[in-house]
Amino acid sequence: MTVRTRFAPSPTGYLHVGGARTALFNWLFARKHGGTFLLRVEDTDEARNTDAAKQAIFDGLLWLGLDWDEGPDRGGNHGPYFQSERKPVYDAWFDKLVTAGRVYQDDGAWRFRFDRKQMTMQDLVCGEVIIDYRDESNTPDMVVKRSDGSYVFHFVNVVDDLEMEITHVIRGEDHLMNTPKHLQLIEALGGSPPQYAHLPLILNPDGSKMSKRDAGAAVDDYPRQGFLPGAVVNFIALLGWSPKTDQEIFSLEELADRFALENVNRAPARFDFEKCKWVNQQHLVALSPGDFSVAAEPFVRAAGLPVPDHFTAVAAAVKDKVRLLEEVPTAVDFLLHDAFSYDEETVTKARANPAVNELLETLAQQFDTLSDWSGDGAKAALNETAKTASIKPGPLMFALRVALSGRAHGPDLGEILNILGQNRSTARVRQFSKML
RNA sequence: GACCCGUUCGUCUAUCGGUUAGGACUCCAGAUUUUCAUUCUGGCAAGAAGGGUUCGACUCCCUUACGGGUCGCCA
Repeated sequence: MTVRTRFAPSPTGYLHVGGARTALFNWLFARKHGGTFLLRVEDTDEARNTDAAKQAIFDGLLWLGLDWDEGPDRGGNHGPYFQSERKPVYDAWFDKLVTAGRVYQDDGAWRFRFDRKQMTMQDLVCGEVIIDYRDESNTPDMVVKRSDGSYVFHFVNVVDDLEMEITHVIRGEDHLMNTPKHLQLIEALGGSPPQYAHLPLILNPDGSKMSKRDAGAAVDDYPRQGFLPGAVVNFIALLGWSPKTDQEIFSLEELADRFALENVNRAPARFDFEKCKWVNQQHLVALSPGDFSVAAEPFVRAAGLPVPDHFTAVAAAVKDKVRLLEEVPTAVDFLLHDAFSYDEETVTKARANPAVNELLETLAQQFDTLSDWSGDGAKAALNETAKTASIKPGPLMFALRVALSGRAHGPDLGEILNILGQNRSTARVRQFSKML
């Protein structure tokens, strides 16, 4: 049996991290077992569907790297993949229910008559779950076809899973109580049920339900802030699933390799944005300087900063220091143009030592005389200058950093000197000397 | 309210009947460093409560509490 999983979003809003994780687990499970992952759009609610939402979901999945084997823009033998285009299919299956005498009319709508018995299901995550359908007050017969002739979610969802030969339904825990309904429908339709796995939901840091406007909820916010798709996927995979090792940083391929539904937790997990950023940092560190540069460039351009030929070197100087790509522009602006600003507090701190202040012009002159400029050479000149004046090189180093960057922290001083070059470095030292 | 799922450091988790209950994020301290950061080392911090079962329970059972989910002609 070939594994076939699906992600079936309804295009009524943006892709939510919860939905993204559901899609991810379906994708991972399919990849792990050499199966097929398909995307089906449940657009039966015409009033709430929008093209923008549909596009946002596609874009979000693609950005995360969760490509589908069958579905919109990709085709397949089980289409169409938009429920709005499948009316004839549903009509045919609905007739089976009528023929079998399992539906009856009520106010113009058609209700499905449940078999009044105890329902037992084997959930791949929750284990055995028993729900008693003998109690009619708790489980009233459900509407499957509305009075306007359209079909409700439960019906189309089940029919499509049958038609598309879905073997494993991996979905949010909010569907757990729907499962016996689906099982009954499948039974009445004469189909064989897929295996189910219900994922616990993702909660806010305070334990409340995560909704659209909560931080971290919308997937399209992540690329804007400078998260790498691999990092987001890595982080949400660890929310409710454990690889059973101490390793925390994984590529999509590694995740697919290790994924197992048995290792999905039963308890809902809270979303920790701090850790999500840490994971992103780990992925940024793992990038090559070239790849990091390519990823960072759009953020620098968006900030209105110039992008020179040697931008890769500039980006590399801060690669291991940022957690989000959106931090890059402010981290490198002094390396890209002369119009950067000096941090007042830091300047005051740098001015504290008069002996150092007096040496700045001397240092500039030393820089002038260097015939073969390099960060190391410049540092050596600084050490010489300090030694001659009988002061420690440390404070002078700090003053130099402030003169060059306007702030107290940043990349290695040698790297800064290399990137800035002799003329710019010397000019900044001189300018800073005059500021004092 | 009824029904279902759950409950290990603040958070994500490992351990699945016998462990000093392990790792990671955060936080704190120390080291390194030209300052900050990074990095490294160390530290703080947990089995919801009460009953069983057992030689022995975080691990199994029951009860309570708490959290989440579901009870639509939404999906």
